[in-house]
Amino acid sequence: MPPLLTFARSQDIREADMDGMAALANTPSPRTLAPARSQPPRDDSAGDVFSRLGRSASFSKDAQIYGEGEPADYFYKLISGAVRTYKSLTGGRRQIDAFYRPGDVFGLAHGSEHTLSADAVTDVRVRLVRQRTVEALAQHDCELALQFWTLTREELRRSQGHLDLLAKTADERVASFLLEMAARARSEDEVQLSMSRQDIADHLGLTIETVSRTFSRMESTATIALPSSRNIVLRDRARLNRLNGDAN
Amino acid sequence: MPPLLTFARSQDIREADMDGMAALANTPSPRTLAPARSQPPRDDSAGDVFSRLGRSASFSKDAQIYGEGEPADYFYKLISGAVRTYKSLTGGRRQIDAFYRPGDVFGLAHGSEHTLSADAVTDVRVRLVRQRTVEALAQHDCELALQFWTLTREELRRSQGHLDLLAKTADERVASFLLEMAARARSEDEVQLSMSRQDIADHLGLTIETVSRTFSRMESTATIALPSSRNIVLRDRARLNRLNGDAN
DNA sequence: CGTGATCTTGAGGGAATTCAATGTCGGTGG
DNA sequence: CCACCGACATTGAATTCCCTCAAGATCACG
Repeated sequence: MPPLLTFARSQDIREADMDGMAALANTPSPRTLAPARSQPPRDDSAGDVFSRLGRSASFSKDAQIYGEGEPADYFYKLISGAVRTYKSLTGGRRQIDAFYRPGDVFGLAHGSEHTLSADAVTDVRVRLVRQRTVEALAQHDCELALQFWTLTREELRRSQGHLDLLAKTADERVASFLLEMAARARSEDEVQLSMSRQDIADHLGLTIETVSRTFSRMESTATIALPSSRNIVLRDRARLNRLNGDAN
Repeated sequence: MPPLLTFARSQDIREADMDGMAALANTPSPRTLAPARSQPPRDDSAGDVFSRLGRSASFSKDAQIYGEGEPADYFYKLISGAVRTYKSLTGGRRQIDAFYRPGDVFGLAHGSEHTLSADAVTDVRVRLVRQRTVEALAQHDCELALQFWTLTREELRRSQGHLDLLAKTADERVASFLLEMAARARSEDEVQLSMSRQDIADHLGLTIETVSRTFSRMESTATIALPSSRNIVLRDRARLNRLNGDAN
């Protein structure tokens, strides 16, 4: 069951303190057509904390943002790009817990030490605030405490959803993945994948070959279309939903 | 991959408002010998909320405490017995997210609707408080907000830990499970399982047969002993740790 | 256009599931 | 007390789904 990971990790991390704060902080670059799926209001005042007190940092593709076991000092809000959090397993295997998109906050689970690693799927810009700062402020700012509690609850729900996913068959996992990615994208049925097949495989607990084969099979049954390997069109949502568990 | 679930659900739920509050609220009945493993201080003042504002309820073995899709009104604190939370999948399959023991708080992930079901593994006593009450109080009681935030973070870490588990082989999963159960018990190397093989299987994403076979194999290699099917003795922690991922 | 990285496709094998019995334990009534 | 029963657990044999190994195909980039 163990997929291998073969990753070149470019280590150049550029940091830029206190630049372009409010301006970019919450602009997920509205793109093309299609009415946006109900997105939660990402612009709560927890975002404010990142703008007011945070600093910015940039990471280039495949650079590590933090690693397991390191002291966990910060909460992160993703401004642009994509991030994956994961745990390294024995034998070079890797379990990717989540992919994050602009507007998402990550690193919420961590106590004094990181239990996960995070790195940049693409070039990335984040804003970060010290956990201690937030915790200290939250002692007297209930609003803030509630916001972070809420963010953490959402993250917990997401994590639990992912658990169910790993109890499913390969087809079901891939279907779930596609539907989730589509739900997060603005475009109705077109999904732009920022991550590799290896990333997807490590997220779904499958091998790269199984993911690829499943995509191919779905294409041959007209469930999806694959204009290019990282561009997927959902052609038969009904079937995907059925696979996903909307009553079999 | 789909294990079937065959469960008789006795539906008699006895509720008892406002009885035996403080007395039982935080007494995990200290048992036998052996120095307790470092237990987190379960007696934080979030527990107070359950004592002060909550009410009690009892559920008999296999009774449902709440179900997916129902409105989520309460947070729960387990007083006695054991609880499992799970998601039902297609084909009668089930993914158990967690088992809870006395002192644990559960139901933290839920927003307006339950995303998981919970039911009683054994006869159970809980205290419950309205989510709305806690949320309302937390608006002006930062202490409280922080405590629930912290509880939620711990739950998130646990959930993420479970994710890794599901990426492992059957042997590794069972080893992880045993070590976790042992860590939560007071006794050093003796584990009393309150749940069935089916529960364990659904927790680990395996079938009942695979769990059973794995136990048997571990017994034959003197890794564990099985005085009875629900009573397991860890005889070779080193080996279990190795399986679990302490460097293979 | 070569060269490497990524993705796809094929063939074979292995780990866990499925199907099917058998074994064990706790309770209940003869 | 012991035979019987049902629920739960174990064990065995066959199958299946996914992984592993191994080639190709495609794409990006110099």
